[in-house]
Amino acid sequence: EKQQVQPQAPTRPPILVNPKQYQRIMKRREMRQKLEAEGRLPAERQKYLHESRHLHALNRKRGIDGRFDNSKHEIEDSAITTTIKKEKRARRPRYVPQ
Amino acid sequence: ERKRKMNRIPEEEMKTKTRNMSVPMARVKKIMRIDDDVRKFMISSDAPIFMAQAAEFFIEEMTAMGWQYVSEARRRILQKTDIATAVQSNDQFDFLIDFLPPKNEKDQSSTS
Amino acid sequence: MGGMPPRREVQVLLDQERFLPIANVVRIMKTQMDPNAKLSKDAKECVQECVSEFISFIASEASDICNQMRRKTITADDLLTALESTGFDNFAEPMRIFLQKYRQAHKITGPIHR
DNA sequence: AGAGAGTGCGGTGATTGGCTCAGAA
DNA sequence: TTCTGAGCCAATCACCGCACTCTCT
Repeated sequence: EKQQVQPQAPTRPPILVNPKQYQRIMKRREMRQKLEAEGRLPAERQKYLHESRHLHALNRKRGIDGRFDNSKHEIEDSAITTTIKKEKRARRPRYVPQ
Repeated sequence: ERKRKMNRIPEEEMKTKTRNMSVPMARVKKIMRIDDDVRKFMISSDAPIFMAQAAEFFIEEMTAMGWQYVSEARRRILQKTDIATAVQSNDQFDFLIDFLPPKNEKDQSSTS
Repeated sequence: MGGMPPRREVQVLLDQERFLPIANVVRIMKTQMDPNAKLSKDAKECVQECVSEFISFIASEASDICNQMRRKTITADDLLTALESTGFDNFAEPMRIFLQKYRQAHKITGPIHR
């Protein structure tokens, strides 16, 4: 009733799969191997998707707690004000398990 | 259950379903067209909508099945192992065989 | 200066081409969980990859159905048939209702713009 | 005629990392 | 107990949806 599928790693025993899916599984495997042979499949995941968004995240204003800043934009005033702001933002009450 | 969920959707919402889809149809279509066999055909305009909805159901199904193991173990974090266990427990997910680590639970009894 | 720049590796698939946006996937996943529960990065990415294979898997089956019917366009009905023939019977029923409602909403009245 | 691929144009939500402690181990 | 790793915040910009033209049957 169930169909045997050879696993991709040849050292493991065959696996029994849903017979309704067997043919499609093999065809998809074939397709993926073809893609891999063409070098179209990346080996690993990217650290981030877009360079511009990565840089944007790095340049954004952050609170002391590491979050992206909540306050409106602050003027760059060098003379009169030291950093009065940037106090630790009140954390939202976290879920406390019983 | 899911059937009921579909019947509850008002017709007015169905007209605007396109923009209300929880996954972008353009992306769904792109993914479909990665497969060369699929690329040989044209894709009708209702196919991506259909597929986007099916994909949403699929995500819900996988997650719900994985969640029960989290719930039973009284954990708070859904992990990959929970998804893997769920996938192994239902032969609908057999097609994912190459995408999950072979979860070695006890012995795999073999029958021909 | 010469010839064209030897083909860049612009032919390799980027993650944003082969996967659905992770935030969308996570949003859907959280609907099936306790609101206070958490989600490991591994689980997110795993489901993200699995749903992409699901899409390709069903689409591939549908393309075969289409080929047998000597038709040139993959329709939602082909996808529905593909769901049934690959054992997703529980998906097929609600999806048929979805399709019916969608088509009915688009036939009776003209486009509703906003 | 009708249906889908291709293109371009706004409008917008997904992407994104440092700090903290929830919680897996 | 130890100490890894997930949630939290929201501004930019890549991409989604839509309108349009062109091709094909």
